Amino acid sequence: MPELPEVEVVRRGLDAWVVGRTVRDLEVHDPRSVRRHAGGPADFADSLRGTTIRHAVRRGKFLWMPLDGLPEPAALVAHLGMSGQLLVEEPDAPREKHLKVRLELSPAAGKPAELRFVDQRIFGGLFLSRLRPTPDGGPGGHGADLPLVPEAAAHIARDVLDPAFGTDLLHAALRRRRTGLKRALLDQGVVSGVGNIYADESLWAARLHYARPTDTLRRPETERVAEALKDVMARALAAGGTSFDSLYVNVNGASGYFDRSLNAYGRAGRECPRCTQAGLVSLIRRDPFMGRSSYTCPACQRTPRNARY
DNA sequence: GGTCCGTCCTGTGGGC
DNA sequence: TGCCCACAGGACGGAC
Repeated sequence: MPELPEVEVVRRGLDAWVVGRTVRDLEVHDPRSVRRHAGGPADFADSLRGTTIRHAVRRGKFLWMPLDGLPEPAALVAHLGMSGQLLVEEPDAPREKHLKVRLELSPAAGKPAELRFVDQRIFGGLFLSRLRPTPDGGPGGHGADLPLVPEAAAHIARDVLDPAFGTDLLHAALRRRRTGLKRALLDQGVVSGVGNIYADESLWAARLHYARPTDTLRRPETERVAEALKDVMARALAAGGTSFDSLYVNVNGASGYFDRSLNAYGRAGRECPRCTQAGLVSLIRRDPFMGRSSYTCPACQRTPRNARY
């Protein structure tokens, strides 16, 4: 499932393979994958045809490619959702079962001629969005030093790999909220790029329970969360991301291997590695949470008083 | 205005 | 073998 490290791996692939190239033609195979484009599939195709991709930028889980050739500053925005993939391939490569959009790119030596958007569960999508200046004049996202952000992603907070992210920013954002800690971490307006997997892993590393009320957090506890988020994301990025199945791959179709390093997520019934190291026995438990699951160690992530779920 | 829930989707795996 | 159901979960609209 693409969270920040997986999206960053894809961004780097786009940077290497499609930046500088012109969209010669495109086909939308499933209009649901461009449903966030206000003008519909035909307008999406007409607008994109003939534009040139200038950069590959990411903030949190949002990816965008600023374009030349449009009447106003705009970008092709991509969100991978649960199962979206952006793949660079030759035109004669077999069409994927869930191929949704196909972009034919101008030729470039040694580079495949197509960029494909493949998405099994259709939670992701592509759309065009106007670019607007960032409120602080700083870079809109990672990958290009441009003070611009798509209107559709303007509400997204700075992400965990942003140099400005740290204890100060996170503590202020968490203390403003009156909710549970994991709910807040999953809110892309608090901090972006965190999904279910890395929320659980970071909370395990920080030894905090997901239902801890955010407005009772002490600064050293927030610091543990901030450091855990940065550490987990950096290690996952170095491993090429987390791939449980074929739903997440990089632009060349390769999987990441961070799933081998997970301590809590998906490990229900197995021993907590930290407790085991301390000579104790505690089994990771799975709780239903927000229509999904949370994985915690009941011994080193104690349920707080006044838990907020 | 802040918080929270339902909905969108398809494939997989378990139970019967 | 075949059917049904639970589960996976990011983002957004709408209810409260």
